[in-house]
Amino acid sequence: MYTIKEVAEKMEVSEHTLRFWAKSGFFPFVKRNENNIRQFSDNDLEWVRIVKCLRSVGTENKAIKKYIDLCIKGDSTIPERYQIILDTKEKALQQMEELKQQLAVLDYKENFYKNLIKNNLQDSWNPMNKINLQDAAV
Amino acid sequence: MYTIKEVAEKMEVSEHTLRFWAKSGFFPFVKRNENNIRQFSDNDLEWVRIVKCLRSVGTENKAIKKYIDLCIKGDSTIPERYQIILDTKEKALQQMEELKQQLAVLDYKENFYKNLIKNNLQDSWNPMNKINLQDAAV
DNA sequence: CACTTGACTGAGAGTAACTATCAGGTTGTA
DNA sequence: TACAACCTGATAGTTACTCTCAGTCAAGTG
Repeated sequence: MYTIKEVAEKMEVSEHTLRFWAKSGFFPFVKRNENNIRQFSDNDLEWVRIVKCLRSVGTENKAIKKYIDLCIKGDSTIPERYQIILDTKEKALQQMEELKQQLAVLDYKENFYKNLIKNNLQDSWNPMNKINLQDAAV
Repeated sequence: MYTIKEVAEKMEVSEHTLRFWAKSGFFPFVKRNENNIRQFSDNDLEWVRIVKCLRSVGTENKAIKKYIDLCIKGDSTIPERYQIILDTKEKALQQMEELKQQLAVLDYKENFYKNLIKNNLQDSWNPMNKINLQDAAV
């Protein structure tokens, strides 16, 4: 059993966000002790894990709530939940592609600047060294 | 030369967002025609491209503005800009790692549900088929 | 010439998902 | 008795849009 602080550390989510998510109904099975303190079980951590996963792939909280509600509803919703996971995976793969593309842009820029710097150092004695430097290049 | 609409289509950024970015000072060199209509040059598209890139990697608009201002300032800021690109790349690579991890979670879930579905179908005649189904599994 | 289209402007409200701050309350331990 | 760690509710702030209204201007078409 874990306190909210321990969960925050373990799962790398702020306490604040965990409470926010709890309030949003994302952790319906977290028990409280006699002092009303949340006691996360290992199974509850799984819920945190999947919520964190869905969020980090950009799933809206509304949609997460729907998924959570399907989980609560029980086994009859398994095919639907399976489909959500597949769709989410698809989305994540697209994000991967997008990220790769943007990394290519950054690689290009890196080289661009690298060359500018190299030429500038080599030719700094040369009044013509500005010849390759576009003015106001991004 | 491109109108804002053409840029929006070409770069897959909404017109609204382009105007928002323009207002934020991200495209300082876009010319206007005699009717005050923005005319994006190919070089301006480069600015759109880098802004889009930085944004999609989570760079804040404030930080983007700083980068843009460095560009405007001219060649003396090249090393600083180079460093920003390197840092941004680092950030993007971290995001890549995070995404990979979350994809692993999703893969796990996919298999989890796949098995549930398979077993459920196979054993649906069997009153014991619930034995492997945790109640309220995420 | 009216009309539509596409561009522009500014102001202002709405949105998501936190994030932070305040204020106040309980409990267990040093 | 002070403190740390948990709780609550309310409220405000943040970011980066996103949307809506309201009004202007210029070019092209029937």
